[in-house]
Amino acid sequence: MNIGEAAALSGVAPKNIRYYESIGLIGPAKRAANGYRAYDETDVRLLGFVNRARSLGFSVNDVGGLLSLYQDHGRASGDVKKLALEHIEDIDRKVAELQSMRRTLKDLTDRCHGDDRPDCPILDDLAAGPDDRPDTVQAAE
Amino acid sequence: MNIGEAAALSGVAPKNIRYYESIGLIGPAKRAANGYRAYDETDVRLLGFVNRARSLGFSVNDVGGLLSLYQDHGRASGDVKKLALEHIEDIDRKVAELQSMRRTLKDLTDRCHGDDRPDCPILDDLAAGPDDRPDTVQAAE
DNA sequence: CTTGACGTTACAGTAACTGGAAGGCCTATA
DNA sequence: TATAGGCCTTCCAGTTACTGTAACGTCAAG
Repeated sequence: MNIGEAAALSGVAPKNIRYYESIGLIGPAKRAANGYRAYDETDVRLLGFVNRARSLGFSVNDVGGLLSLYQDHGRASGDVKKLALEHIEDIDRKVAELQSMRRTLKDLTDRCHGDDRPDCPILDDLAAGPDDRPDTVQAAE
Repeated sequence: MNIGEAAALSGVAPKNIRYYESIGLIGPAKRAANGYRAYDETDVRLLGFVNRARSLGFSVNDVGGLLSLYQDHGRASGDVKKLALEHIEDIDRKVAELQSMRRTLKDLTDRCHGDDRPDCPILDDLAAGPDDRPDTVQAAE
């Protein structure tokens, strides 16, 4: 099958399939007589693997590691689990950071009346930094 | 003061100050006789503003918008609040996405014994997709 | 007078694509 | 048979927000 069909079946856009090939994440595709890339079900399965791993937030680099483990039938499941657990920790760090930003922004927007008047505690805080407003309620969680 | 001191006071690295200047986020700095960039307290305050906005996750583009509002004394606080609220929604979307990834990964790692044996439900799932394992428990929240 | 810290510019590289140009191939229809 | 369209090819540029490096100028201290 051509790249378009492989893309539709695997969920990876043609452009990205070529990109993954160009960076060596997946091997070079076989070619039909006309020079078009030719894929079979095995290739589609592999592309689907890449797609699912990427959508779980694994970096392209990580996916490379997962692919070698996937293709190595003697691999230890502990290696895979380790990668996945590290990735969970990454996610937890990102979530914590985002939630911290969110708390600050929520606090700021709650204190901003948000009408036509120019007074705006959001800008005031950004200009001065929270340290310059010691009267602010720093609610504990 | 030189760029190094302005950097230390504002929390923005010298390299990033030059970068922000190069993309026009901040205006070109005055120059001392020797060609060095020269900053005063007003500049430092502005850099600090940029720094705090960036650390709250506003894009450089957003910061540009906030800066114009900051420097426009007739602006409406509603404009600022709108930007901030949109940003909170962005954050909420990102957190939801990350938490969805985390749930899937946690489910996978819980089912992976993670020892020297090659069997690994993580790789199996990535290879086949969750749809091919209809016996999996899809816990409600 | 040299050393080291600091400053300057300019260019390349990062992650992971995305868009676009310019052209080749394939099939169907008028 | 001509042509229209849709898919395929390669290659290059742009995106975001920096970061690294090179090659150079300047300044203060010992």
